[in-house]
Amino acid sequence: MKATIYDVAREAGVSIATVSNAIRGKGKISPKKREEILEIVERLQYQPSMIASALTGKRTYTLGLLVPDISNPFFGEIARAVEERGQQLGYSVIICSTDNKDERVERYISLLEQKSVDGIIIGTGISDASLLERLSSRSVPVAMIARDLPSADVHKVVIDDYLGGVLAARHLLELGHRRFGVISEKHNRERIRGFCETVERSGQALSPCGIRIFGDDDQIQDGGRAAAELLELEARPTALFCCNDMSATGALRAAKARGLAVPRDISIVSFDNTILSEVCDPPMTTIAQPMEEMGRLVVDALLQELGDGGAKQRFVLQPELLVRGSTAAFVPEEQKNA
Amino acid sequence: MKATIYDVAREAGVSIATVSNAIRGKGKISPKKREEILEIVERLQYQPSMIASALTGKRTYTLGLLVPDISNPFFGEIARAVEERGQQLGYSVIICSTDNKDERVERYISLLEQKSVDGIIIGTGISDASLLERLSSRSVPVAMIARDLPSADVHKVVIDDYLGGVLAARHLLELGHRRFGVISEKHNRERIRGFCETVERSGQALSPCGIRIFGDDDQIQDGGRAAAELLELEARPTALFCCNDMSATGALRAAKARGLAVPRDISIVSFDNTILSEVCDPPMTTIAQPMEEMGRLVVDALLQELGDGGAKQRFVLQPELLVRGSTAAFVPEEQKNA
DNA sequence: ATGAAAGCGCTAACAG
DNA sequence: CTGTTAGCGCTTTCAT
Repeated sequence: MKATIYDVAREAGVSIATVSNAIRGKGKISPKKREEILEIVERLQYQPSMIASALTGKRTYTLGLLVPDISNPFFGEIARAVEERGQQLGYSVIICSTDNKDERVERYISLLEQKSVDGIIIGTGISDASLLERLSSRSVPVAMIARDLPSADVHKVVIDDYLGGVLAARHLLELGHRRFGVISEKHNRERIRGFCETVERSGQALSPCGIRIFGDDDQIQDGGRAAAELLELEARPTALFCCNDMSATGALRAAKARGLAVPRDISIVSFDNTILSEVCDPPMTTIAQPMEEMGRLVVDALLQELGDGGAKQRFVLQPELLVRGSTAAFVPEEQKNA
Repeated sequence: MKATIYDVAREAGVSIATVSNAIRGKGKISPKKREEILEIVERLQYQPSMIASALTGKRTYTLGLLVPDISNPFFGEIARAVEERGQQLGYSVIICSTDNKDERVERYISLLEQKSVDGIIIGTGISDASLLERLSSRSVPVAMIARDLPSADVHKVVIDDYLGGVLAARHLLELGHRRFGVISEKHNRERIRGFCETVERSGQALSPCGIRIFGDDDQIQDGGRAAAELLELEARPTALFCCNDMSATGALRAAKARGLAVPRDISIVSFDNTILSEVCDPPMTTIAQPMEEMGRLVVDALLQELGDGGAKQRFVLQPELLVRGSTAAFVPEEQKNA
């Protein structure tokens, strides 16, 4: 059996209260007794039971993290960042892959509540807004990362999606592109808006000649399909803006399959800057999200709430354009053979 | 405050024991009372506290999963599989990214013990064998996945690494290749052995003209560097065998950087079949690991031990050759222009 | 400076 | 069938 605080107390000839204090450096104990106790703790390999101390009303030092899929590189990196910061602060994190299914979200949240986690971080889609309401009215602090839900009064860490779209559009416009295609998941409206408004405002470009929205089952495939459609257009786009790396790799493949060279015949800008944008060929020009910082911030916001219970914060981080090999200056067909 | 079992009992005019029984369908209760109680549970939104029930000596229904890095696609997929199976069986999983550092392994294990997890799944490297010994002598059941450590007497789920090497070699030999390069992490000796022995045994091929072993910091970069070295050899290999997808993408890039076309000038076989092997160009021929099945099996083995405490099992799964675009028949230089 | 005792919320005998 | 009673291992007043 594992040693308990009683074993230590008996061995040391003191009360359990004293042992507890000695270990946690609380209260006042004579340095000598303290030494003795610590030594016995060591010898008995005593490790306080966190579940017992949690029951006493303290924290569980555990956080729940909801994401669509932990095996999706973007969320894998988010998870890593969250885990890292949690670790530093003494918290562990339970992963919950929801597949963006409300039913799974609900089940996981209920589970996390029963486990009395100290906080829940939501990085997954929630179509039923009332679900989140019910949740935030509960006892567990909640924070959202990478996804926004305006109606929810919780801490949020997001990037400026609109700006991300703007950055992508500007880059492409500067390269001389004038005909664009947009490929996006349905929940990335802001990225699209930023992109389209910038294009329109430039005055010199046609508004995107095609926008394709897809679901979230197989993003690579959906992105490829969407790209294939756009590339069949009579006046086909010379540049594509994809709302994430997954769909962009699909689009990249589709372009190649159609015999188009990237970036020679068509430029592609993706979003996220996960490892996927790095390994594809050409490496993808992308709008990078600061995933590490995002992870750190949600954890901090969440844990801070435990302390002061203060107002909900909303962090909006800046995405950055990362130019790699999938974009190039537009060259009219006529001039290509020159 | 959240409702407790006492609130329900009071409201229902019964004892807490009856409530407990009613909820868990244990003992004998009159159907009528049972109904009543369940109704009140519903109304009060009562959710049993898992930490309280855990303290009573029951399980915590929580598992710990140690991997080098959750943001590495391979481990992301393993984690997803473990999570999935855990979920089905009522368990949640805590992620622990170790970066393959013994110090982090130790810290995480200690933490998991304090949290009284019901089991620990190890999918990370452990250089200090005694660490694992100490661990398995503890109270917590342990299982290993994707990594083997012969000295450890715990459940294991691995693939036949040797066979994986054999499969890769056979494929390449059949394609007519005779000069090979091998790129591997240091802990993948079996894959290398399978590959090399098959090559040698074929009689018709030179033994691998170069083997490069690298660390585990930046696998893409290391893989690229290793490949670059091999490709500079005077009699350079016409085919490369990389021990995982990460290093293979690095090798792929290095080959291209050197002006070599894949698979025209050089073939590459990778290992794992993560999303990386799918998105690179050309898509990578790879030795696929059944990650989902592996995840399912470790969880099952671990939880079964909780029941019978029986003998340690060792599952060895079969890897499979997945031919994609990075391998092609060897064609001598002379004939290429034909 | 230290100890006694009262819970935290629940499960598991054991009585009735 | 249902209630009483002991803990589980720890933290926290409140005395001493």
